[in-house]
Amino acid sequence: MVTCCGCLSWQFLSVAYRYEASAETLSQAIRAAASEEPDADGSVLFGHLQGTVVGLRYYTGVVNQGEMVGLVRQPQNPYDRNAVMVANIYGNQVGHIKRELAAAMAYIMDNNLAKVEGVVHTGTKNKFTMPVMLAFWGKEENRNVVIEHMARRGYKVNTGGSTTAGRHTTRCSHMSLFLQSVGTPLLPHQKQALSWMCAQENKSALPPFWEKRGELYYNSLTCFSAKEVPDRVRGGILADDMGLGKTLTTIALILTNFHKGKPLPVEKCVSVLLNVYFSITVCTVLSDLCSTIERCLFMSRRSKIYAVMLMIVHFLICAGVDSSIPESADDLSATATLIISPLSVLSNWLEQFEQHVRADVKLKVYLYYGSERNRSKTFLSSQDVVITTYNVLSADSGVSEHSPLHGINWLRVVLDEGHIIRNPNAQMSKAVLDLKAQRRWILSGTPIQNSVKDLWMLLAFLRLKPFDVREWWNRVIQRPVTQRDRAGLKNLQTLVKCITLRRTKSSEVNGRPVVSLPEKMVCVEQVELSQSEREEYELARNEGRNTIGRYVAEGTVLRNYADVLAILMRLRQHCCHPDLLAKISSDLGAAATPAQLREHLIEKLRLVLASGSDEECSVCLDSIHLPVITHCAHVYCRPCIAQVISTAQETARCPLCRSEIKTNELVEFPQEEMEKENHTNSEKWRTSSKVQALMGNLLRLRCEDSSIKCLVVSQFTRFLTILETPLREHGFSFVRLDGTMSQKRRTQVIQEFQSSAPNSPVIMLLSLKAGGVGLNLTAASHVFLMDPAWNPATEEQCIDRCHRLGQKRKVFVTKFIVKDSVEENMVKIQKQKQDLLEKAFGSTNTDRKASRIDDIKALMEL
DNA sequence: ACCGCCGGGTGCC
DNA sequence: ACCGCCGGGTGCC
Repeated sequence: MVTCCGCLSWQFLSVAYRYEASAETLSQAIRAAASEEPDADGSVLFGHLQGTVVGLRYYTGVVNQGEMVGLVRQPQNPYDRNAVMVANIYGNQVGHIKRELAAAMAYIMDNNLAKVEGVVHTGTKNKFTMPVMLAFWGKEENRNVVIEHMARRGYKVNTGGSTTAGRHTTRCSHMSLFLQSVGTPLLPHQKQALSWMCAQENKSALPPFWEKRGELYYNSLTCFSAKEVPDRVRGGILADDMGLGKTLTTIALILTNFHKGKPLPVEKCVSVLLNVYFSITVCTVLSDLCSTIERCLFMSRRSKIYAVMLMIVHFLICAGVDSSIPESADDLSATATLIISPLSVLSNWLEQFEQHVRADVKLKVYLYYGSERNRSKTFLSSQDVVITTYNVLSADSGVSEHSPLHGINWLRVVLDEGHIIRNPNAQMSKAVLDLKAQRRWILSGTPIQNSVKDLWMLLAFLRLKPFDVREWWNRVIQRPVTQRDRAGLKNLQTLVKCITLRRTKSSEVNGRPVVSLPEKMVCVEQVELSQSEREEYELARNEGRNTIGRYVAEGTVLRNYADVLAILMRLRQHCCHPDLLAKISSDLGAAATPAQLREHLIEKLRLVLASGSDEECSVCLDSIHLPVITHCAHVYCRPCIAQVISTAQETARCPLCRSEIKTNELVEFPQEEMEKENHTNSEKWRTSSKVQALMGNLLRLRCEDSSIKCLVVSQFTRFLTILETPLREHGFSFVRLDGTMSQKRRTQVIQEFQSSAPNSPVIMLLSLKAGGVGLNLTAASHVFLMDPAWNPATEEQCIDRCHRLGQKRKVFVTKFIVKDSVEENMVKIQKQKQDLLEKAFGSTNTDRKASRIDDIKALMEL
């Protein structure tokens, strides 16, 4: 049996045992455990039972007083198929649960009736057996089954009030924050982040909740102790807000913190100059130096001083490095940094390397992407930086036994937008966990998207012992937090603080804002419809009002809510341009045949998805993933509604309208439908009031200053198409960016638009949802939002694409709103929709889930 | 294990 | 004695 680590996880033992595996790795074991470990949410404590661990003399695993132990079923054990193995936190086997007790527990464990957890309070020095306090946790409905089952076999589960047996209080007194070793907060925020990152990589302090006690290292949360130093977490989470320069800071990190705190060796002439500048360093006031570095880093890229300054930066940082790091801990053979990023921001990395690394600094950056990518391990590991995407990584790891990226010992692995890997079962996440690296980083503006659960994957990636193993995470953090245990929240907070740096746009460093963005002016421009437009609008509105009125009278608003959205959609289109209105193929009335019904449902699904409402699934409250529509015309994520149906006792009911639902009646959007969005409108082009309002603004701006660039944003791509005609007519040079474009084309378009060349485009037609976060459109200083979005956050995100770091001008945002129209009411209707949802839910799940997330976010200053 | 249990040796006091 | 008792060997699952 071969392992890559000195210590085995107990999952590893169990996995290896069960499958007789020959070369399981620790991460594979963790992966297996992750997919098997049920969520700790909502578990209740049934009670305690004193048990016995036997066979101590056969194993090396030792336990401390009060230490948590893991209990693992070993159904393939040749001596007893009921065997329950006991292991300590490092996965070293301690012994077995006594046969008779194991026989009683096996049934409960195998049928998931309860999770059994052990803590050893006494007898840790015993030679042959030791007592273990077992705690039974599970769903309320299984409480009696479990207690009765144990009782039948002569084991009385103590359900009494005294819970001291299974719990223990947490000591955090010796927790020292790691930030203390890095000094100069005089520096601007990126420098601060760089210092922090270097410190995280070089530090010798113990991971959170570990302390040294005499000769041993002790974890105060799990009461585990070990002779060996626990692995340091060399890395962390840089959770700065978008636009604060996570990319740039990471590039600076790569350049400045190579081995032993020295910078990346880039050029010979640099090291010759080093000695000269060292003497300057010593006698220069730190703050002066820092501002010099600042200037060099961000402005003057002409001077050779830049590279030297990087050396000096490292010198400053090295001052904070603890000299007690054992030399052997550094694996000097690892030299390359691997950056994994979503495809949409790949180009941004390349640009930033181009822009922020001096041209005569020879940094070897390789883009590992495309079918022609160089898969040679020798080649890849000789690079300074390799950039790739999550998809390429996971494709590589799936297809070939010898994924090149997995065969390299990386100096550093950086996950850009790291929250992407929050699902531990996803191929991508698994591929990321399998990477070998000395240091690990996660860059993410939003490390917690939905719940504390999201954090586990990140901690597992960082290999934060012992929380990279799901059981310890669940027992010590997740369950206490979901059950609103104060100590649990405090532990989580401490944990996150130790490995995360987070600043928002409004954060301050030494009393000065982190970023000084130019001012932003937002104004609403009311648009009056022309008389004929108004007539058409009123006609559609009355029709819609009748329909909705009927639903209200019948009490079927929820049942028909796809129709309601469709009506609002049509009104919104009226407000923009009459030609936006798509011909509705049929009235959505009664359907005679199943085929017809299916057609109608697909039509409704199309309307809901096209309504730009960023529809959220009422089950997971997230945006809809793999949309399906029920026969009662409500849209959910397929996995969410499938779960609702499978967990229903008898007949499953729609969470929104309580109609009966069945799995085989869920309708998906047919693939071929996606393609046929090409309504080529051969009719003659005509204008609209909103078009006129926009053109008026654009023409005025061009007169004032022809260098001004504008973003013109709409949710309707066909509206963008309509706008192309008058733009061309008036001789504006423009580009267009929408969701249908290939990545290559997008990059090209953004580059063109960002260019300051005299004949570069001055207008970008942008579809609201295109690109997602991370787009940099700072060349624009004016934003025209042609139509209001359901979700104001989407609008904000869009505005932030130009109101962000690098913006030199004051930003003007104009929102066009048609007077006396649905647009004015959209925000209100959005709120009502939310109220309806809450009523349908009886305001239980929704409320609790939402407030819980808020709690955590507030506590963690997220 | 300073136990329990097993199985062989042994057999009044 | 087809028993009781003694004392040695032995010991997770």
